[in-house]
Amino acid sequence: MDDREARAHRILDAAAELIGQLGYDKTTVDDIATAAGVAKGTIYLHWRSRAELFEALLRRDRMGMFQDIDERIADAPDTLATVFTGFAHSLHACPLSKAVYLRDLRVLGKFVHNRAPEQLAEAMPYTFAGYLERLRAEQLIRTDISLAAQVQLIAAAFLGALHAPTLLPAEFTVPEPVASELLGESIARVLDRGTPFDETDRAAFRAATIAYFQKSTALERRKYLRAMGHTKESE
Amino acid sequence: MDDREARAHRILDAAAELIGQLGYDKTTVDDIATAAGVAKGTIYLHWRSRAELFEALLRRDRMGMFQDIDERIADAPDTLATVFTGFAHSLHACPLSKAVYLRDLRVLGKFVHNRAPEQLAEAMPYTFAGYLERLRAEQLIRTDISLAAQVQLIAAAFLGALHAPTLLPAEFTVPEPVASELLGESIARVLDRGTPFDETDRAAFRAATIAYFQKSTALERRKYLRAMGHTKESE
DNA sequence: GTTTGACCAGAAACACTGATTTGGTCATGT
DNA sequence: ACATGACCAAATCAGTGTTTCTGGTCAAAC
Repeated sequence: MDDREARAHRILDAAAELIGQLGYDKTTVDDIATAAGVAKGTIYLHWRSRAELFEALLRRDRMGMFQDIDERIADAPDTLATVFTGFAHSLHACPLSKAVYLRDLRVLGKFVHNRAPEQLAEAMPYTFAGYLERLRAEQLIRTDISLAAQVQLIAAAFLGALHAPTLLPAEFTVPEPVASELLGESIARVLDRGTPFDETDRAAFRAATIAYFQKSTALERRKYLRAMGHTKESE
Repeated sequence: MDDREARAHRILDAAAELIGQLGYDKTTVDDIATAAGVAKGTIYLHWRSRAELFEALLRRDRMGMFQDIDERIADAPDTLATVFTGFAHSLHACPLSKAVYLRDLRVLGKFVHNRAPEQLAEAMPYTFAGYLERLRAEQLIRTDISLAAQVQLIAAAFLGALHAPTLLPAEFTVPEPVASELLGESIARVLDRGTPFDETDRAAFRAATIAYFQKSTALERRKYLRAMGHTKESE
């Protein structure tokens, strides 16, 4: 990572901090420049506009989430609960990706007019559906309900888990990391085919899971690089 | 039901229709009066203010939801899936209660400044927790996770299921009534203790379930009557 | 060659005014 | 006794003008 790239990350770190606190609408380019210790003109050496900076930030956050998942499950992605618990932990650790998933307008603000949230997370249900399809084909999860139903159940489980802390009384709100473990284990139960994995199953599951996450991480990395890489002279 | 009470219901029916379409903020007392076929002053014979009318509407909707659940499960509340599927169907059929649960400001609008949504659904997690506690005490559901965790999981499952249709691509959105059946069956899986119910279990489960829902319906009925019953001269 | 921050056009926010709408009241009509 | 809708105070809205702020640019400084 050279100095220019390091500086870009410092700028994005500053932007993440400010936007995390104030939201996109209330965060100015000058605020970000000041917090990053650069002049405002420097920001425009990296991105063409404020909206492009924010998009790069969201892409970085999301790529980071998938890299985090890759690391969490690298050793032992051999049960549904392990994988989905890891996924929940990683999403929890990436608040901007969480805000995109929840369409949280306090964070996203007017940016949704530049880039719709579903465009930022556009591949999520499709590549994920492919992963479930493979698990179904290999009889690793139940197949007595439709693929669409399974995608909805899992997406809804994440939505509900992310919304719950703001809508439930504190005494019924389980803190992290327990909440992610609960979510992971619940999804495992919902997908369970009814018989435990044997060694062959575990190997097949591991292969499918690693393939899915590596593919997703690569996809997100390409989008991130696209958001970071262009310069004004390439116009 | 005498004529005065029947007129009150016609007014609330009109209010439900308008607020369902336009939300609380965009619905005037005159709109409601016109739709109900009465003069504006007539509205104030029943409720002291526009906000009180709306509260009565929400209470009626919620009491109706619990009555609907009572009817759905009256015959055979003998499995977790049956009960939670019925609950999901009933909630789906009561859009105002759904809006309260989701804190949907498109519907609730400025009314949240009169009465916070958690005050309208205040007993939900508490009486529901009591129900789960009884099921746990009688070993009808798993007890290897905490009561708080179970309340959160179920509340989150409903939240996610209600949010999912607006955030997922249509091809991954399962329509009603299948979505409620999926939700009910998923909650059953998440609570499952691992061994099927025998006849004694079914009887115990039925007793606990009927007790919970009858208690809840009675509680909601009292709140509804309180919202409907007072007049100006009782001040 | 790269960074900077003064600069500017346009956007946003604000204050004010007059017009319109609405919640709630109550004298009148039935 | 009950229902009504004209009425009024208050709230809301629309429009205008002014002030302030900000995104983006680029000549000057380093």
